[in-house]
Amino acid sequence: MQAKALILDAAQKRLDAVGPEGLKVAEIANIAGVTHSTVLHHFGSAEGLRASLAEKMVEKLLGDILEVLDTGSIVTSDHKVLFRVFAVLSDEGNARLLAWTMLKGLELKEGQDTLAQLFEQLAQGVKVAILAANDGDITEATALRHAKYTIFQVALTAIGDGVAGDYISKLLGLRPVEAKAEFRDWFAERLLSSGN
Amino acid sequence: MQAKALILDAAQKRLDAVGPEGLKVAEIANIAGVTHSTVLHHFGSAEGLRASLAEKMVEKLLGDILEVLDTGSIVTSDHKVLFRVFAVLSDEGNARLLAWTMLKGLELKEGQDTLAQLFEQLAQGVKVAILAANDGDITEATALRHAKYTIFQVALTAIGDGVAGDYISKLLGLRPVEAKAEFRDWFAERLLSSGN
DNA sequence: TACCTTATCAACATTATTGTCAATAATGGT
DNA sequence: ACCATTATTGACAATAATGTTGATAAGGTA
Repeated sequence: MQAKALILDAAQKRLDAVGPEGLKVAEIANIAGVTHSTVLHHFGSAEGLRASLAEKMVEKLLGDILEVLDTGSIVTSDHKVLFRVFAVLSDEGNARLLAWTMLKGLELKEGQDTLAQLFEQLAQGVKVAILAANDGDITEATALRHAKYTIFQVALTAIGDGVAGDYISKLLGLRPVEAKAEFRDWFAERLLSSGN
Repeated sequence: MQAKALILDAAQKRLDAVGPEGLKVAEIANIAGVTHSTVLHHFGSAEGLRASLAEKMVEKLLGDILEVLDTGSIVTSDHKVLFRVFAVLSDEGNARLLAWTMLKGLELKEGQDTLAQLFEQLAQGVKVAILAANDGDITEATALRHAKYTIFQVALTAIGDGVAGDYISKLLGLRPVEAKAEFRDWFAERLLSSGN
C-alpha cells in the first residue's frame, strides 16, 4: 500500500507546483516512479485520482482544524483558538485546495456536519468571552452574532491571505516576511479590543 | 470584431460554470455559435484564448478598482472607498479570477504598477484619516502602517469572501443573504471604530 | 508447492483536444 | 466591379490523455 501514498504525494506536489492543470496521470506517475497504468490500477481513473487527492487534502485540513477546535481548549483560551484556525486556513496548501475545490464547484461534504458542529462550539466559546467582556451590556443573541461574525472574519481573512496574501502585500509595498507576522499581531489586537 | 467578444464571453461563462477545466476550445466555440477553427483563428491557440480571457478579466478588475480609487474621492470619503474596493474584490467573478490566476501561478503584471501607485494613494488617504482620528497621539509612520494593514485586511476579507464566503457562512449557520449584508456593516463599524 | 490475490508493466486502443489546411464567403477600400 | 484582406468553415492531421488488456512478478496462505 505504499504506492498509493507515493502517487498521492506526487499529485500534491504537482498541484502545488503547476496548479490543477498539472494533474495529468502520466506526469504524476512519472514523479512517483511508476507507470500510468499503475496509477489507474490504484485509483480506477484519472478523476478517481483527483477525487482521492481532494479527499486526502480535505481530510488533512479537517484534521488540522479539528485538532485546533478540540473542545477542551475552546472555552479556556478564548481567542487563541481563532488564530490557530487562521494559521491552518491561511496555510498555502490548504487555501489552494479550497480555491481549487471552489473553482471545481465541488462540495466539501466530507465531514461538513462535524465541522459545522465544531464551529458552533467555537462560536459558543467566543460568545461567552464576548459576554464576559461586555458584562451585561449586550444580550446573548447579540453576543452570539458577534461571535459568529468574528469567526467569519477570521476565516475569510485567512483564506484571502492564503490565496492572494503575497500578491496584495507586494502591491501595498509591505515587506513580505515581517509584514505577515506583524499583520497577524495587528489583526489579533483589533479583534481582541473594540468592545469584543 | 464581434466574434472575438462573443467567444470571450462564452469562455467566461464556461469558466464561471465549470471552472478552469471547462475551458476547452470546442465547448467554448459551441456556446459562442462558431466552430473551433474560428476560435483558433482569432486567438492562435487554446492557450492564447485562455491568456486573452485572463487579460480581459484582469482589465475589468483593474478598471473597476481604478474607478473606485479615482484620486479625487480618496481623501474626501475616507473609508467608503475601502468598501467599494471590498465590493469589487468580493464579486464572485473577480475572486474566482484571482483564485484561478493564483493557482496557475500567473503574474498579474498587467497594470500592476498603476495599481500599486493607486494603493499607495489610498494608503495615504486612509493615513490622513487615521491621523485625524488620533489627533497627535501617533506618528505618521505608525498611521501609515495602520492604514496599510487596514487596506490589507479589507482586501483579504473581500477575496476570502468571494472565494469561500458562501461555504463558510453556511458552515456557521448564517442565513446566506441577510448575513452577507449584515456582516459587511459589522465589519465596517469595527473598521471605523477602535482608534482608527 | 500449488493457488490465489494483488501489483506492476509494456503495448495497444480509444477518446479528447488541439492544431492545420484549403476552399469559400464576407468585408471594405479603390 | 475588382482586389486584397479577413472571417469562417469542414475535413483532416497530430498530439495528448485516458483507458484496456494480457503477461509477468511478488506476496501471502492453505
